[in-house]
Amino acid sequence: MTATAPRRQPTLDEVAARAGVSRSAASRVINQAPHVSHATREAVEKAVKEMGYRPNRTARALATRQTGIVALVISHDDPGLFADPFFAQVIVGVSAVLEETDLHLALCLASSERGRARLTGLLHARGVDGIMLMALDGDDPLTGIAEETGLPTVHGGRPLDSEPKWFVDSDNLGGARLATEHLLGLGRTRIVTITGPMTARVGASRLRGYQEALIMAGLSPYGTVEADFTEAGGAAAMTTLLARRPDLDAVFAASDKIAAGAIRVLNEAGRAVPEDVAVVGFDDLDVAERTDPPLTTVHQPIQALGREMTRMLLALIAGREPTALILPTRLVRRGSA
Amino acid sequence: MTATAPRRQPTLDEVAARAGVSRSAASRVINQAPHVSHATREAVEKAVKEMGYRPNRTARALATRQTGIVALVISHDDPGLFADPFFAQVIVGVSAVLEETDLHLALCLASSERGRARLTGLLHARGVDGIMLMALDGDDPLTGIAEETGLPTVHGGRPLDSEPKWFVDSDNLGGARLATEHLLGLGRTRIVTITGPMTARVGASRLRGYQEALIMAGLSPYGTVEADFTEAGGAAAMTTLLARRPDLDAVFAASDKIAAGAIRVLNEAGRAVPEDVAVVGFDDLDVAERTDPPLTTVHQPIQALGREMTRMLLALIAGREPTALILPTRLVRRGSA
DNA sequence: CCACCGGCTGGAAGCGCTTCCAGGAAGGTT
DNA sequence: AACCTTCCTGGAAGCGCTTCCAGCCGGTGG
Repeated sequence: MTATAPRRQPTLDEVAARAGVSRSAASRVINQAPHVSHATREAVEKAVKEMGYRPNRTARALATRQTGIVALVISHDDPGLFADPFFAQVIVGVSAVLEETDLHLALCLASSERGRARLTGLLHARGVDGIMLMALDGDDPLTGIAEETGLPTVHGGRPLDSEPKWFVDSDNLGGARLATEHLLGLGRTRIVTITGPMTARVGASRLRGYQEALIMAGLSPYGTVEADFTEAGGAAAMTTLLARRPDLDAVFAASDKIAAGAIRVLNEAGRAVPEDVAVVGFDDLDVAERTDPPLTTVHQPIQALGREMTRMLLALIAGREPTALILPTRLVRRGSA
Repeated sequence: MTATAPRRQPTLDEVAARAGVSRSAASRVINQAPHVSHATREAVEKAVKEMGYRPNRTARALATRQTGIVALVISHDDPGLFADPFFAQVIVGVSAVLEETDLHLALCLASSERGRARLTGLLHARGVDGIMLMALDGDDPLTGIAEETGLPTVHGGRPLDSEPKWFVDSDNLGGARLATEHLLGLGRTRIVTITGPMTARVGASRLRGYQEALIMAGLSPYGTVEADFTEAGGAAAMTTLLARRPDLDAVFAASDKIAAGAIRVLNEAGRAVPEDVAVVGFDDLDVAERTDPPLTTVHQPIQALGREMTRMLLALIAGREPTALILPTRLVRRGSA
């Protein structure tokens, strides 16, 4: 422990005094504002360096009405859901962009009512400059809360029933079509699907892509069962489908986890994957490489989603008018189809 | 769009005016401070409700010198590392505790030098009230940076060479011992280990636990190879060990991912798990349930780690003196040992 | 030589809140 | 009745920064 420890952070006044100029002059130097003579600049910069001055974030925020913080709000009922690697990827993308700026990230997981109220407080109390919202359920109250604040807001994914002005979404429909077309290209005709929850847009879109591809090919859906986006859900749904359509020859699973569950059930039922039944998943998470056989799936650019959301928010904050974005998905071929 | 939109948030002055009291009286009501008459309280509360008043966070922060934000700092070189489900679990734990308070979470992923500078700015500029630091590498510069700020700081895990005053850590040593003892209990005697990087305490502790258990049993380490905490690393290390000690009969892997890689290699080499070679992992992440056979592993209470770190930080901020914590680990038996 | 212009400057007024303090109004004690 | 508590009150001084503005300066063009 050196003796320098307990010293308070110097203030702008102190810096100005030391540099022998007024506080406003010092402020101008700090903020790279014009109308500063060379001599003044030098003096202030010297003082800043010597005193180890750092502008106090809070004071600046109060004066400028800008906090320098953006919120990433992840709304969900199940607190455990956040453990899904999907969000980690989003955050990596978000951070990568923020790292280039002076903004910081507030991460808000609002599940309980209590949490939601707390969040509302943060947003309304002008605690952040902008909001990135990932509202998973169709009718999430957070959508409205965010809107009320009047703060720049961008959505990751879209609500079920509305189209926000600013959003970034993956091309779920196109991806599902891609997957289904791939199965069709393999000569499969009895293609079933295990969908995600229909209460979320992502579930509905992926189902729709599947349906469209079949219709375009002159076929019709051979079996559809809804599941949640879990392995267990996928397994249960697969069991149902197998009972209902014993002769199915392909399945499009709306997520990798669902696919993993489905493959397990297929293996246990003695159906060879991909020979008897071809399987395609969606997301391209780590789990896709660990199924047996490895999963052919639709890759969704999750980090890019985070990055683009952040860029869009920055644009909004800067007063520009960005345009909503749909990110392309692509098929990744592995062993299961 | 209703016509009410562009209205500015009301200020405390306006509320006070409407309630017919002074600003200080209004402030007292808002903050539940004593010395407020019943009448005053009622009047202010009525005005607050009618005007939809929310105290401005920034202004309050400036006056109280408390931001209401705590930072979770995750230091790492590889930006992708954050995708590890470990951190998601920590965050879930942290959030769960914060949800009960009025604090918010700033998530700081500092990888690049640029990012580190930006973070230093946030911390020194009094942008947060406290720091939770997960410094993964032994000599992380962030440890020093955090210390300089003088802010309450708690560590998740411990640096390689120092013992911070306040930390929460898993009982890595005890867990490793547990795992090794389990293998010994199975009658295995030619037990090798695949360690994590020795630049991190967690790697060193788990190795030490393995060694201690063997020594206690009158045996000595049968083979030790270092790997990073990845599946590929585990696979490579297993290959090396198999070449060096063809007759090994058990492996203690310092993480589940390492174990997954090792099991894959063992399967490919025609060694039956657990008959020929028993395998125990560490962490108990999702992947442990998806290996073949499912992985016997040491459970580490990750969410609890997040929770306890947060509680500890809250205590520090409140001026109390908490005590460092080591969280127990326990063996989860599945198929691999 | 004078009016004028442009770049710098410091003073002062905020940003919206907390908190210290002196003072006033009741209520209780000898 | 005089005094002392006790409780509540509003005024005022901050918290540390930005930004508007009036004023000063030397220099240019007429």
